[in-house]
Amino acid sequence: MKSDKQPHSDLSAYIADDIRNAIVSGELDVDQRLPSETELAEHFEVSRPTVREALKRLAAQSLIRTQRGATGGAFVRRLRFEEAYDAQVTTAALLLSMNAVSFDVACEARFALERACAPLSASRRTADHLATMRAEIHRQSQPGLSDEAFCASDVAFHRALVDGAGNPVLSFQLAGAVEGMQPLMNMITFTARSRARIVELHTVLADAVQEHDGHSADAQLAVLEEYTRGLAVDVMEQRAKAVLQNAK
Amino acid sequence: MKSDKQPHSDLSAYIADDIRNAIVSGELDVDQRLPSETELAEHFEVSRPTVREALKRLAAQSLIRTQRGATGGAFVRRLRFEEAYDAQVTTAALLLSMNAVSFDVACEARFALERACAPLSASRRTADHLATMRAEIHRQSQPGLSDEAFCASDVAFHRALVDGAGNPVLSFQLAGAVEGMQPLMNMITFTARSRARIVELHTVLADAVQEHDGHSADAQLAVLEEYTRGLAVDVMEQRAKAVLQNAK
DNA sequence: CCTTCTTAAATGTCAGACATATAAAAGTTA
DNA sequence: TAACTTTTATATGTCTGACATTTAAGAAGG
Repeated sequence: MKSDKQPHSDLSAYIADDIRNAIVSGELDVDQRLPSETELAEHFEVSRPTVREALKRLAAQSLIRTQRGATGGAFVRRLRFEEAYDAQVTTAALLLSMNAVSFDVACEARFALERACAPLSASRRTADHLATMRAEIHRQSQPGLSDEAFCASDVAFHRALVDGAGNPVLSFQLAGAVEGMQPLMNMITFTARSRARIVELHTVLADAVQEHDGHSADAQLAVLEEYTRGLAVDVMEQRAKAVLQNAK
Repeated sequence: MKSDKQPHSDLSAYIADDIRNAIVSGELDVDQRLPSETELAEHFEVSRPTVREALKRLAAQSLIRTQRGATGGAFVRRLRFEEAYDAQVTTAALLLSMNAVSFDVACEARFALERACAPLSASRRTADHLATMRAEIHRQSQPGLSDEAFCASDVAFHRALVDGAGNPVLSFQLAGAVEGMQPLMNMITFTARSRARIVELHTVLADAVQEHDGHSADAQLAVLEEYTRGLAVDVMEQRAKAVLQNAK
């Protein structure tokens, strides 16, 4: 942490950057306590509110946690995979919704990455992962399910598949690709026939994973990708028709 | 944006959550202006500094930007892929460094994901991507290169490969897996012989991409993964030996 | 020795003020 | 009228000082 001269605007951003660098570079260890707000204010020659704004920035990135009381203060926080999941999913969803990413592009990325996990998952999945997949398949075949609930179950199914690889780094990366895409998937309306088809594909996929057949699992995902894209195309066409109808 | 009752601590976190939900749910559109700090303070029945802390949290997550002056204020920000890259890389690097992830696990995830991109890149890469890969290979064969510079070039090479797939979602996801792993890669010391081997593998990989041979590219990445893991094992053994030596 | 009270240190919150940037409105001049 | 200048209003950026609240550690008392 050093206090160089800087442009006299957005002091809190500058200070946050400075402390962030110290954390990322390892200059500050996990659970290490930062100086108190008053001390930081003196060090950076700013007021306490400005320091606080900087600290809130870091807190928003899960880089620090704060504790009140006598021995309190701001501490470098150990970033855990579970917490990073959420941020990952939110970021991915926002990226997709704010950047006019086509369904095809998102779908391609998602299935490409998921297929990378499939062989690993097929060889390492526990009984637990398989049970989760079966349970979600069962849920998906229930008749009264809303489209959103069907999508959520779909995500849970695929997440179990990914988690089956037993690699937390993979699971983390895939969180964005699979769960972040859910809002896009929610635009699809699933007919009884398409649901039946998806359940069928999921079942074959689960069978492949059960038999530790990575190659087959990969192939099934390819089929599922194609089918999903087809569904999206249908939705788009129907929507285009509706627009034409309204224009008359 | 609604102001329910909440536990009377960390007001700024609560307010930030509230506004974040409004943005993520699409209730607030891109480039839409938020109420002024004073208005938000009145709405949430808190003071302006508290509102500001909340806004700084959102700014740290690139959800808003602020503008000074008469028509200024806080505006919902369009999250772009390029900006999300950085956060992704930082997060991934922190996750790896703070969670005792083994080199093997990180390496497996990275190459699994990269291999998912290889076929797409082989079929779609532009001349530009290929030229970047060749240029980085050339740099890697320069004798005076430091280990860090060699690693950086390695990352640039692989990034060009990933970008060749022409899918921004894939590139974004891979940023974490490839670039976020750089600190781990930097721990490896590259001998002249291992550098020569890597350059050789990179060359064959580039050849495969040039010939639009996705299958061969995938296979080369598998070879590269195995070789990289071997290098890491060597480093670990040498380090273990050094520790033993010091213990005597 | 255990319990209770006090105290100090830290974050959380507030109020009011001033500084500064910026665009629009008002005024001025050729 | 048109172009330039000045004023003004509104917003964020920052500072000062204060009080509230939480918490652990020390002091006091049984």
